[in-house]
Amino acid sequence: MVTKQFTGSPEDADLTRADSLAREIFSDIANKWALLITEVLGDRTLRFSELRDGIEGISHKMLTQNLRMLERNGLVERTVYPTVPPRVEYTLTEPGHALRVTIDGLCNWTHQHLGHIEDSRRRFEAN
Amino acid sequence: MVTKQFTGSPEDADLTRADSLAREIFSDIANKWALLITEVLGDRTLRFSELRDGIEGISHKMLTQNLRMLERNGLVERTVYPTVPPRVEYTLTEPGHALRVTIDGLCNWTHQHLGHIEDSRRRFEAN
DNA sequence: CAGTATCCGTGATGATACTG
DNA sequence: CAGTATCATCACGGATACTG
Repeated sequence: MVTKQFTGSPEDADLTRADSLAREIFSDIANKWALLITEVLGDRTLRFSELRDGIEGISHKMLTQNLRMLERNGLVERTVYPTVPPRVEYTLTEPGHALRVTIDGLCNWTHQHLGHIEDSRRRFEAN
Repeated sequence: MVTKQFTGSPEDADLTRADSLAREIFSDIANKWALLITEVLGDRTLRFSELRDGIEGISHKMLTQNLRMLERNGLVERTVYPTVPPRVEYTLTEPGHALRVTIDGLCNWTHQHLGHIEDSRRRFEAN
């Protein structure tokens, strides 16, 4: 688990190592830009500029940064066509697709609970 | 969708309104502390201090802040017992539980792909 | 077009102290 | 114990300019 606790057992050296890795990955992935990029990619193959246009509000820098991170973690495959001007395409790998499925769940959850959340916010503001 | 595009159709006024709300909620939820708090709560009822101890690395302030946000969005219910010293308990609401299910998916994904990711990172570092 | 580098403001975060 | 408030810092993120 990402939330595993320290137990003091002999295997803890490995357990905590795997856990800190899991936490690190979790921290990488659990940010809105990474999740949105993965979601927008879906099963398409998109160019850098298409991604930028497809994700409202993302800056050039954030897109580059997150794409590198996703590539480093093996969620996104980057293909460079040595033409001029250059053409670079991004697509999800198998692990990337698997992740996307869970993100779909998150998106669905959001839409299913829009009403609940709006209501709750109103009640909360009203103290 | 959280990633819905503007289409120019007549219902867009509402569509974009719902979308911006969805994006806002998505941005609230899609951060590691909110996700970790939700995951750690699970189906337990925990006190503030228990949550703090259960989530490694979270600061007092971040915990308070995220708990308020989760409460505002109706994912967490906060119960205050007017004793002295005060006792405050947190538990997931129904929408909170639904969200947690998808987060479980994220955690499972992380653990299933630990190996893949480590390998990918090594390959990436090696250029 | 895609990417890197740089500058720079500001918002997130942690530490600390204080209250009920 | 739980929570708020304040302050200082620093990394995040945006804008811009430059390169291949």
